[in-house]
Amino acid sequence: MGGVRTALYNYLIAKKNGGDFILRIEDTDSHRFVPGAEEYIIDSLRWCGIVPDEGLDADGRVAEVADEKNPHAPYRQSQRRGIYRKYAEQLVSGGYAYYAFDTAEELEKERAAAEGAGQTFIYNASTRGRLRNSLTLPADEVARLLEERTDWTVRFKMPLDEVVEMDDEIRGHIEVNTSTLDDKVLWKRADELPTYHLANIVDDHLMEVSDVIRGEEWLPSLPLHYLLYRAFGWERPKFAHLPLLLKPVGNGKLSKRDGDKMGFPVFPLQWTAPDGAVSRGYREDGYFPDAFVNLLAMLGWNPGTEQEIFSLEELVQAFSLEKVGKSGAKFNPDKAKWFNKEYLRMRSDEELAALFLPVLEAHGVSASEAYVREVVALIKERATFVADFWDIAWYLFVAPSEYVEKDAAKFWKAENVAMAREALEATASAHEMEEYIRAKEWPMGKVMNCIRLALTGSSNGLGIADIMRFIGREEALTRFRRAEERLLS
RNA sequence: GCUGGGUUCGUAUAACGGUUAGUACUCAAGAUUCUCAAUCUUGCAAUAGGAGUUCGAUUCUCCUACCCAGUACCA
Repeated sequence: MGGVRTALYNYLIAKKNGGDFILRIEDTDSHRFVPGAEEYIIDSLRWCGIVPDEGLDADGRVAEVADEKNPHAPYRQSQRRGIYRKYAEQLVSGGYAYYAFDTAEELEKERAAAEGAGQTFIYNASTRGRLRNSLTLPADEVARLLEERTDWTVRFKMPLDEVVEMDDEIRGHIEVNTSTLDDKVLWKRADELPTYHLANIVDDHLMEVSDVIRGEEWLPSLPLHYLLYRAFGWERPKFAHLPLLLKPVGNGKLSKRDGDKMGFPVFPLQWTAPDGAVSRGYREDGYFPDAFVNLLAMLGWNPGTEQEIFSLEELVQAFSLEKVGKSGAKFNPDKAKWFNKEYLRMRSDEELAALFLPVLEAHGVSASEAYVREVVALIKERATFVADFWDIAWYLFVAPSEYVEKDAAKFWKAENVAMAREALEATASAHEMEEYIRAKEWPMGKVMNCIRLALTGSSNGLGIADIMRFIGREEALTRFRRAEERLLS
């Protein structure tokens, strides 16, 4: 959900400003490759109607070859491997970065030692002078190590005691002293891949990205990114850091476990993890994509008016970063359902009937499209999801086979049954029947509920007139007689 | 711990120094009805705490508290 919302906000800003929304796959961590994840992202965006202007080829796959539509291909960072090394080296020769030869074990030892002393190890100006890198080692040894070893990295040389002044489109002015920051790894010799920080800045520059809108978890990295743009001498894009999506109860950010626990989806589409674990999706739960997009848009943003229902096109018009909040938004599953309910009401009877038809088939029921359309017209205001239709109106398609005991005990009494039978048999329509009951001054509630019990198996549900309009007088009589056989024996 | 960010009804949010602090969801009550929904009406419910600036602070400043994020050769 969080990822889709971020994509959505990016899309909206791009469209609002007449720009392009670029999809780029940031897969620079070779150890965290998840099969199917990339296809899942593309499918999810497509379902939401968030179509990238750039980054996908004609087949809807991540573009690998440059053409008119995708001038910056490839869009997978793992396939851009060759690009990054020279930029890393450019930083080294400019004095903005250096080669580091510390092994993972050595760094681990440093961290353990610092922790033992009640401190945190930080790789920056305070420690780099005594560590193994191209700033402390003689040039010839550096050259030798670069040649011999395959586990060195390029680290950013974080300036000492400098205040970086930044501007965030959502949070405004932010200042950070560089002495609190560390010398981040920018490039790894081991797999010849950059880390996020380098790849992101290089690609954003190469792809002419003007607006970076991402999650708040990136805010602590913003000073580094500012410094990288400065070191390269590149114009930097505008930055906006979105508030996080929080779990409905308690503290912390929304995780897939919250959804499982509280019974709502956290994924747009159903997702099967490599270990086989299945996470439910909004699509599979019966949400309409436009409802999903709408509810996501309202999580952290408001239009400044009291309008709550927005199509994607309306969002493009109304959206702005100034109206995005600064604090994390707790997700409210009830409100999510409300959105879907509103969207269900806006759907045409034809469309809803088409969605309901397969459900009926699954229940072994066949009905005409016209009949189903009328049923849907009657019941759609009572439903939140298409899946609710069957529970609401199944008895318009099949006769009840059992009766709710509690309701039968309350309404299936001899005197009620006698009145109900007479009313049913003596009249030709529900309207006539109602007048008949009224004329006789019988208790309307008792008689009607008695009939409803026979027609639906319970005393809850649609109005008798509506039910009889659909199933017809003959079927009503049949059901009533069957109830008499079963309940009075 | 350190650094950064955040804090208005239970939840999402409005009010960009002056309002009886509004709206939506949820919940409750009433109306309606043959029941249940739906619908309509009403109601419950908030500026984290403390200083300061000001004629006046939800709004500006500072302190405290709490929450979140980051603190990886992950993104």
